Amino acid sequence: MKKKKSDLLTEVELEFMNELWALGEGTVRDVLARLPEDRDLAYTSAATILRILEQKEFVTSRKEGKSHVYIPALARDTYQSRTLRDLSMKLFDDTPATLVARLLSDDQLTEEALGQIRALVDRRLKNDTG
Amino acid sequence: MKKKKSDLLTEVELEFMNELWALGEGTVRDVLARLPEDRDLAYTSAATILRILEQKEFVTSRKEGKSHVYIPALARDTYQSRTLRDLSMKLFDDTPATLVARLLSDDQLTEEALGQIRALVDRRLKNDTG
DNA sequence: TTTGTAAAACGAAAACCTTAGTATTTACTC
DNA sequence: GAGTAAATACTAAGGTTTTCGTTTTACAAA
Repeated sequence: MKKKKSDLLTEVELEFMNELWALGEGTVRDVLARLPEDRDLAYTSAATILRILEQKEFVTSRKEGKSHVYIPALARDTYQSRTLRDLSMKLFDDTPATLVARLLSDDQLTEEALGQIRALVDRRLKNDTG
Repeated sequence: MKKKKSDLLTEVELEFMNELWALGEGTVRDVLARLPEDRDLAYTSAATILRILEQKEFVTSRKEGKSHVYIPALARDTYQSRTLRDLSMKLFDDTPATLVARLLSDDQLTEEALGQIRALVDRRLKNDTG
């Protein structure tokens, strides 16, 4: 029996996965290059993080020349869904509508975002019914 | 200059805050009593967690008899919003609509939930325009 | 006032996360 | 094949989280 700790990425792991998702795939150096200016991280630290991600099976890798190229092992969409399900469970009584309610009640929500959300819901309803 | 680590609760801290939010307020023993059967946690562990929550200013406390009564220092709603904003930033390109899109695309979303969400969006739109 | 009991305070161990230094390996060049 | 530059592997330090044992404190009962 495998003991799954949580299936969720840590802070830094997520930071790195975001870059890999944007890149499609990349080496340690590729990822490092995408991090913000003020994010001073040693090359070896970045390499460690990617190695850990591989251990946890969030990425795979292939050898190319002398470097490893890291490839996300799960799609961003998939991870987004997983995260939302987890959050919904732990903070929204497992009721997605409550989550949306809170999102909509946020003052900082723009008109634009609100319009987009409405369009999404409409489209989803249309697809279901016909 | 204060160094704010993250403003977000850890796993266990959230577990405890959820019980305090449900209770309104409570002692170590009150919270402990609400945890699931199979959650074996020593009294002292629970006390430590609440002490930490107080240190981090997620709760306040008053003395009552020989015990402390702990009270949430922020509303659940507030924390929900904060969490969603954080998640939106870190995993949804700061675009709440993307978050909703992912939520709606979840196979496990029930018809009921979908209906509720639509109603919420409708209501929010009505309130804005009329 | 002494004593017993329940709670709080303190301290610390174990696990995990983040970061990075050092050592080793790899592969290209001459 | 030897040298070199770059990459990986190994290891560990320092911080945070989770957990709990031991000691101290406070109230209450005899």
